[in-house]
Amino acid sequence: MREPSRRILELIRAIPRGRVASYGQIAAMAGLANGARQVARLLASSSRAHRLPWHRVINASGGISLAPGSGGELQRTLLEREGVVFLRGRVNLRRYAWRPTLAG
DNA sequence: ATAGTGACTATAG
DNA sequence: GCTATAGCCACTA
Repeated sequence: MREPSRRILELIRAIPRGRVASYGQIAAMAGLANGARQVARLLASSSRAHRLPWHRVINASGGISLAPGSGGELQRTLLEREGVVFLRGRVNLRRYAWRPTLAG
């Protein structure tokens, strides 16, 4: 596994409960300027193996990109279980986006 | 090497 | 705010 991938996994592991981060945000924090798809790819290939809070990673619009039949419904359920509220299929990023520099 | 694909995203209309 | 388009990058055939 390459270095950027490890950074990505660490970052995802660092997302607090009840918070979300976008694919692009994780990529940028890991040092990848245009690595959103890479983040998604990594999750698709190794979310199961790494005991990761994969459900806290959503798209830049605040919605779930994962297909409903492939775990998308589970993702929403897991987030709602943490207190994240969905409105018209999206979450309010202003409210739930993970800001590492600020407190939890 | 080339082309197709996807858990993305920024931009334009 | 929604749809269409064009970049993007790793992976696969």
